[in-house]
Amino acid sequence: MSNNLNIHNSDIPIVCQSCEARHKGICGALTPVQLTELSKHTSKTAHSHEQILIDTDKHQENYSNVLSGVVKLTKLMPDGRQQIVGLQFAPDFLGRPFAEDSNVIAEAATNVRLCSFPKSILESIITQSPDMERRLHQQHLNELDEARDWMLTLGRKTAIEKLASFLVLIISHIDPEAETQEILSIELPLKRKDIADYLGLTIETVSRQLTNLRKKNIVEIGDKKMIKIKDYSKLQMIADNTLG
Amino acid sequence: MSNNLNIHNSDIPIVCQSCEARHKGICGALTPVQLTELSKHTSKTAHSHEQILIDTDKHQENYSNVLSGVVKLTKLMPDGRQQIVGLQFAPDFLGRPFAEDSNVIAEAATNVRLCSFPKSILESIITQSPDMERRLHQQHLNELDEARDWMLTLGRKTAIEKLASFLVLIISHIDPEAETQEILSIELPLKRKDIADYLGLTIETVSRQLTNLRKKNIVEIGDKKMIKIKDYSKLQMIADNTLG
DNA sequence: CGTTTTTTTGAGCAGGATCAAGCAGCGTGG
DNA sequence: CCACGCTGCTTGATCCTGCTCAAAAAAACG
Repeated sequence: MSNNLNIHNSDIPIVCQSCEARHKGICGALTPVQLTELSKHTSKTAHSHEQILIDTDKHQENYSNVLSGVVKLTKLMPDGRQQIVGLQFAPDFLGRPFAEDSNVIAEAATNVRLCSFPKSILESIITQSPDMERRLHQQHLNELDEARDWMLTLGRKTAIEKLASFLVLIISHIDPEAETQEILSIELPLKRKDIADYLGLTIETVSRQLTNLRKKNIVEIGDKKMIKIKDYSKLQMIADNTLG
Repeated sequence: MSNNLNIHNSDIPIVCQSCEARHKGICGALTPVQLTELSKHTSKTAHSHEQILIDTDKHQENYSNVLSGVVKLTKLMPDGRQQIVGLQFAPDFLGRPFAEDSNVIAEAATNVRLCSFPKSILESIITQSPDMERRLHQQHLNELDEARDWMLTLGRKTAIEKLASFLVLIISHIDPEAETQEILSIELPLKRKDIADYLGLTIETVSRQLTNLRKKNIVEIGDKKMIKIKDYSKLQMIADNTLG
């Protein structure tokens, strides 16, 4: 499985050397030769806050890896109701293989940097390297697991449980060893409207439940987006209803 | 791509000859030789209504294809709240590759017949035949799309929109060319409790909204599980809020 | 048939939505 | 420097959809 035997850093294209996708992302499946080939066709792009990255009707000729920032995947109803159906962090893969167009809109939730490449390149790599398809397949299985976890949250949890679940999810992505820390501080990558659209709530309810958590002494709110978690285990207990 | 050139029915194992999985399911990726090899290790099993097929904590040593019936994938909260996160119909694949255990419970919603085989067999076939992994990957992408569609339903739709969405979904699985028929009759594969758990509602609300649709002259309810759809296009319009 | 399970219907309640006002931060221009 | 508008967030008052609790009706099953 490992491609790393007898490989020197000098074999890795410069543009890829500090990239997370090479380790945890799909590019980890590639040999230096394949990586070099791919890197000839990639372009790194920066996108500001709120910019649409993938639209549902437009034909998309690129796939991307998320290098930094957070991408939200949303669905719309004709009357404007909106639901966020997924969040993508570095080094997630962005795009819908084996389909002409996506049925979600991908939008930058924060400032975002992407590494994009033509669809055709990925498709030819996939035929050569089953490892690559394996990695993609596994990412999609993870996304499926996450989507189903979230369905439970959307369908069956109360407002405060939803908000706690959201905070736990964000913390687990931003700071993987959260458990160990007594007090941790995070910057929310989403504004209130986005949180509401992710949780199937209104802005007002999100705001109220946040003050609710503050009054319970579980969180402390700094500068709107800065949140200090004062009692992470209690937050988890609210999220999945395992209170004593 | 096609394995069907110069292949006679006599090359296909008898147990596979009438199986849907051989066409639309994952077995369609196999050559007759591979299919014969696989068929030596399969067993067809029947499961009655409400039987647990996969449990979350138990280690599962088999994968399966659904031959007939409907399987519900559910998630539980410690206090008993329950959410159905997916429905599997023939010839869907059942199981979670690349993981020790599943994080959903699979339960027979109706009587179900499965074609099961050891995990190891599938894994060895996958390494030989990239087509097989491709098929699996595509099914999982479909499930991901469906899960995300349903997240919009759970998070943002009203009770009557949810119920209409559910009926449309069931019809599309049971009767693919529903559009063409003036009036169609279907048998619901789920009881009220299951419908409620799929929609994030209570039994009572499901029941009330059903009578609501009946009063609107959109459906007619026969023998509890039998439903006659009198105005399919209106049902669709309610489901995705595209009413004039 | 009687018993149990499932579904429907009703009455009342409450969690979260809606509507509305106010506040805090922040960039812009005078 | 402050006045201004703009955007995003909070808080309050009221409303309504869907939940809870209760009971009856209808199926399912032996």
